[in-house]
Amino acid sequence: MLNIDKNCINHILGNGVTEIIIEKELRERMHSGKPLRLKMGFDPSAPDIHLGHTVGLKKLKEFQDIGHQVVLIVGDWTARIGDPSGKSKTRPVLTESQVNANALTYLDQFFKIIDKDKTEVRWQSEWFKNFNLADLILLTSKFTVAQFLAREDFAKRFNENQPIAITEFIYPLMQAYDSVIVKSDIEFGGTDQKFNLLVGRDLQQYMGQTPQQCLLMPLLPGTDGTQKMSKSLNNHIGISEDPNDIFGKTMSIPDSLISTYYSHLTQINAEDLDSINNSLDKNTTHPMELKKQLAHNLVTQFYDLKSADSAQKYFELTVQSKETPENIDIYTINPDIDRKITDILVNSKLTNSVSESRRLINQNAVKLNGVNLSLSSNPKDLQTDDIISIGKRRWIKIDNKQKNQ
RNA sequence: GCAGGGAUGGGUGAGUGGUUAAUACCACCAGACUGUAAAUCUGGCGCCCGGAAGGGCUACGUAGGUUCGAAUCCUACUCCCUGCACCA
Repeated sequence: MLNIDKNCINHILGNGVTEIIIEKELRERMHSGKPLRLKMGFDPSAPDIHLGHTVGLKKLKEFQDIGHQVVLIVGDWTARIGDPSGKSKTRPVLTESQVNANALTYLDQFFKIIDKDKTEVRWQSEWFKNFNLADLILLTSKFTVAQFLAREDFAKRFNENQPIAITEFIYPLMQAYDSVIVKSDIEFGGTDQKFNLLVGRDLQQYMGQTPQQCLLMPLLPGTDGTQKMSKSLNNHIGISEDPNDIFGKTMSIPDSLISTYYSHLTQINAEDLDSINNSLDKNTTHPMELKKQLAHNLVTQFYDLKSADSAQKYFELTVQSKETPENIDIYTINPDIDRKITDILVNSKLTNSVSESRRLINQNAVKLNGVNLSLSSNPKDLQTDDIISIGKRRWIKIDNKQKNQ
C-alpha cells in the first residue's frame, strides 16, 4: 500500500537530501498515490559498496518502504566498453564474466540495504546490445555541445585546454537513455551526478515522456576528511569489510567529520544530532566516545550487535591497551627459507621486502612478545606461541615445530 | 598532414652532464605523545647482501649513440596534449 502521508513525505524529502529537481513536482507526484519508479544505476567496474554509497541507498529504501518501485540499472554495457582511450584507470575494459561476477558482488551488497523482492533489476545490455549507429546519431542529435559545456567539469577543462574525449559526451547520453527505457520517475545520484541526471530529464522530454525528478544526495567525505569517499582514493569504508576494519577505520576519521557521519549514516533524529553537536562544541562528551558509538552503530548496521561488540573490544584491546588480540594468524617456521628474522617477516607477509623489514626493525617497530626485536635475532630461538607484531595492526603467532621436536 | 609542447618513483611535480635512488608536496608505514587507526611532532618510504660501515642491482616513455660518467646531450621510434589545416 502506498503511503502518501504528508508528514512522512516531508520527512523523506527533508532529511539528508541536497537538492530535488523539481521539488514541487515531486511532491505532487508522491501525493498522487501512484507508485513511482525510482531509478538508480551502478557501474560494475567498481563493485564494492562503501559508506558513501549507502547515503543514497538508505534514501532509496525509505521510498521503497512507502511503496515505490526501485529499478536498479546494471551498467554492464558501459563497463564492457570501459574507457577505450585507457586514460581513466577507474574505467577499465572488463570482460563479460568479470562484469557478471562484479555485478553479483554488488547485488549481494545492495540487497543488504534494499529489499530484494521489491526491486526490479535491469541490465543495460538489454537495450544497448542492439543499438546501432543510426540510433546513436539520433541520440546525439538531441543535444548541442554548448549544452554539454554547461557541465562544470567540461567547462573547466575546455577553458583550460584540457582534453575532453567525445566518448565522455556519450556516457551521459547512455545514462539518459536508460531513464527513457525504464520510464524512470525519479533518479537518484550524488551531487556529482547532477548534470547526467538532468540530461535524462531532457531526453525523456524529447521522447515524449514525463521528465524524471532528480534527487541529489550529498557526497560523503572519506576517512581523510577532505575528499569524497572513493575506493580509488583509498579513503573508503566498505560495507563488506571485516567488522574490525569498519570499526577501526571509523575511529580514524577526523573529529570534524563525526557530526556529518552521524547525520548521513545513522538513523539519528534531529534532537540527538543537536545534542551530539552540542557536546562536540562544549567538549562535554569525549569525541572518542562519540566515535566509538558511531563505529559500533555502523558495524551493527552491516553485521549485528554481537559483531559490533567484539569489534569494539578488539579495538580497545589492541589499539588502546596495546594488548595482544586473540585469534592471530599462525605462521609456521620453515627452516629452509626462514634463515633470518627478516625472512620470517617477509615470508609471513608481515612486510613486503627484506629492506622494509630492516627499516622497521631499526625503527624499533617490530616486537617479539612486546619487546623490541633486533636484526640479529635468530629464528631458531623463537618458541611456539611467540607473538611478533608491527605497529597496532600486524600480528603473527609463531609455530616453531622444529624447535619443539 | 603542418607547427609547437610534453612523457620522471602510488599521485602531483622539481631536476638540463657527475655529491641524483633522484627536491618538495600528497598518500602510505613506523615511533613518540595522546583522547582513537584523530590531531601534533619525529623518522622512514626501489630491490638485494651486510650487525654496521659499506657494497651490488634495477629505475626517469622505447631502442640505440656520445661520454670516464646521462633523467639530463644526440638519433630514431612510440604515445599524449594544444593550435592550424582537412572534414560526411
